[in-house]
Amino acid sequence: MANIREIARLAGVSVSTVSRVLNNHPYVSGEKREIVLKTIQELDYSRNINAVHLSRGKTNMVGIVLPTINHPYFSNLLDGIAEEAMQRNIQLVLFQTGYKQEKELEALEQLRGHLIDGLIFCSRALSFNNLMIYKGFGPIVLCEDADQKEFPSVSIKHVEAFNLGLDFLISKGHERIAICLGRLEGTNSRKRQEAYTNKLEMLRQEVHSDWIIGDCLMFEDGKRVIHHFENMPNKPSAFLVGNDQVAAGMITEAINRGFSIPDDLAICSFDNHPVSEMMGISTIDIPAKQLGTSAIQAFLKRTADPGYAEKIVLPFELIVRKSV
Amino acid sequence: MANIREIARLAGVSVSTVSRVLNNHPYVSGEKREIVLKTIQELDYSRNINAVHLSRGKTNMVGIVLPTINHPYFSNLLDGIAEEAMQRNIQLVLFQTGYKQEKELEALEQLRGHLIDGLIFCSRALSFNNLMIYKGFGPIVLCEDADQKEFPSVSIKHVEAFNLGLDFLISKGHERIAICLGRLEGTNSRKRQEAYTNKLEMLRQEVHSDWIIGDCLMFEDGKRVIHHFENMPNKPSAFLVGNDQVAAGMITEAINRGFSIPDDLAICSFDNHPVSEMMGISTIDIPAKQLGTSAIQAFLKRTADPGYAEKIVLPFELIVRKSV
DNA sequence: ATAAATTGTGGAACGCGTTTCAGGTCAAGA
DNA sequence: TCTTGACCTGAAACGCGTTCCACAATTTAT
Repeated sequence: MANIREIARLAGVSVSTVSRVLNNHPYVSGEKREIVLKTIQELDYSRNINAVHLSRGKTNMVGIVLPTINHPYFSNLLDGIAEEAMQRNIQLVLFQTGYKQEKELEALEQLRGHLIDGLIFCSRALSFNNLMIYKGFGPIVLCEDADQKEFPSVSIKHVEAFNLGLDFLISKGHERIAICLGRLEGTNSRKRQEAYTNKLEMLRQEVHSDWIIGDCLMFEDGKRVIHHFENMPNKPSAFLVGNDQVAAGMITEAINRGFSIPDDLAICSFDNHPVSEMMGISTIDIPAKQLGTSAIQAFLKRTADPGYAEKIVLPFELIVRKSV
Repeated sequence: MANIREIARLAGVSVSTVSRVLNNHPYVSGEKREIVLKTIQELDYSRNINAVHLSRGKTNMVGIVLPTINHPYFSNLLDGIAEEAMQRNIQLVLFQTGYKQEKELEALEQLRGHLIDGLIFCSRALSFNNLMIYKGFGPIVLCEDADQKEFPSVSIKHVEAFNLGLDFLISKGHERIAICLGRLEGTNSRKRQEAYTNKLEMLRQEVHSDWIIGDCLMFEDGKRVIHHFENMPNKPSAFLVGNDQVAAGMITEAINRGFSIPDDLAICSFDNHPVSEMMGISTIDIPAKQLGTSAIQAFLKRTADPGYAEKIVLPFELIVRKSV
């Protein structure tokens, strides 16, 4: 396969002239431009993009770090990212890490090695200090509500949203409230647990450790929660659930086991996934796709201004349905 | 930021020696290896991955072409691809094309330009002839059941699966059957429409053109179908639906409008998404994640053997629930 | 003792495209 | 008429890492 030097040789021009034609630069005569284009076509020439990236020092590629694609929040977020990226001719390199820190570090190493121009962390297991090490290697955008001023971020106020859910359940007369979260380990998860503990204390309610359930990501996890619920000595009367899929699993299994929603068990969740409308679930609408769009915009702003570190916070909204 | 020449100069060795150390090659003395590693650490050196890709002539990156992420079949497929890729240290470059042919061509141009080592088409709008033009530029895997022997493919027999759905509805006494598809344009869609038309003719049933509904991808589309159904002069008694989300939307809206499932309207769909269990939908289980895994394996086989063009066909299974 | 193989190292070509700098010609402005 | 700017083109440096080939020393096998 031909390279630029061969094209130049056969067209009888210099490598610079060929490069000018390839890049639509001015100051190339019409005659020379045509003969170069003709030669390119005849040899079916296509330039090596690795060489272009190397010599330009930029790739127009952005890395996306997420734990899993197969989760409605992440697939919505990725959808927003991907659509905005397509509009801006940005290519996406996917890093599905499963929250493995060494995989997240690999993504950061790719940023350091100039394969990608920036990174968007949809969620992360790596510590903030680890991220700080890589701050100078290119724009890093965090899709999280964290107390930090080093990186631009896009998020909703998860703790406030969580409190809204708790307050809504309380306003409906529930005081014995359990929670289901995707994970118990992250900064945000710990904050939610704190918020939950604080609210129960306000209600003078005992905090039951078995009313804080982790590892709830999908529908099947929701079913498992109901098995757990059945065997609780002290049963809650309501659940605040991390996402609609889990809530739907819980409702499906609860009904199968003769419980009545919301009489025996009220359920409020997050996302406003279509399944929540299907199942009549009260939910807090999280604009994940719009978060994704904003993440790409934040990446571009940071690229233009390395000091840019705005925290973009999008609103959320409670949607009341039958499950509470 | 330092480059390999500077590392070599400061370590007092040649560029070759530094490269041997970076790549863990033999034939470097212990003494020289240590001084190179020390210099690398002192200067916080990291090599430019574009240069590595350029000089090696391979990137270990695979492009994934899909119309949208936010569709259960595609997100499941991508999940399978991503997990297998992570296992094999393959990086994924995402091309969310929205079925725009120019976007699909961009992905093929990236293959031709050596940015990626191969391409996996989850679905496509481009013609087969267009793909053939790019055949020699690297492995291309198709996630489709097409009559072709040029590219390896992974698929299920969609037309057989479709016929299974139709036969199931017929076995339950339905003859007035309508269909909902994601698209009406693709090769596979046309084959399904043909299969549908043939089956209705066997039943001596008239084919109503308004019983073939396209553009059904998500839950909202399903709701729209029910509006359409209400206004049909000749109503079908059953629907075979392209995916569970659409079916769920239909069921939700049908019940809201006072119809009874399956008495007034029987619904059978595809995928075996959790929502189908939630809603009690009879569905044909499509192993999308496994298709994804097989797609990466096919890519690797084709890389090793450019003549490899096996058609991998995975099984499907009817799961009977209440909606029929 | 000699030949062959292994070990160790460096120079420079190779992978390929962009950009800078220099030189020449022609046109426009002062 | 002279100066400056625009236009056109090419050589070579630059972006950066891998690999091949050559040479020398040491070890192993005959």
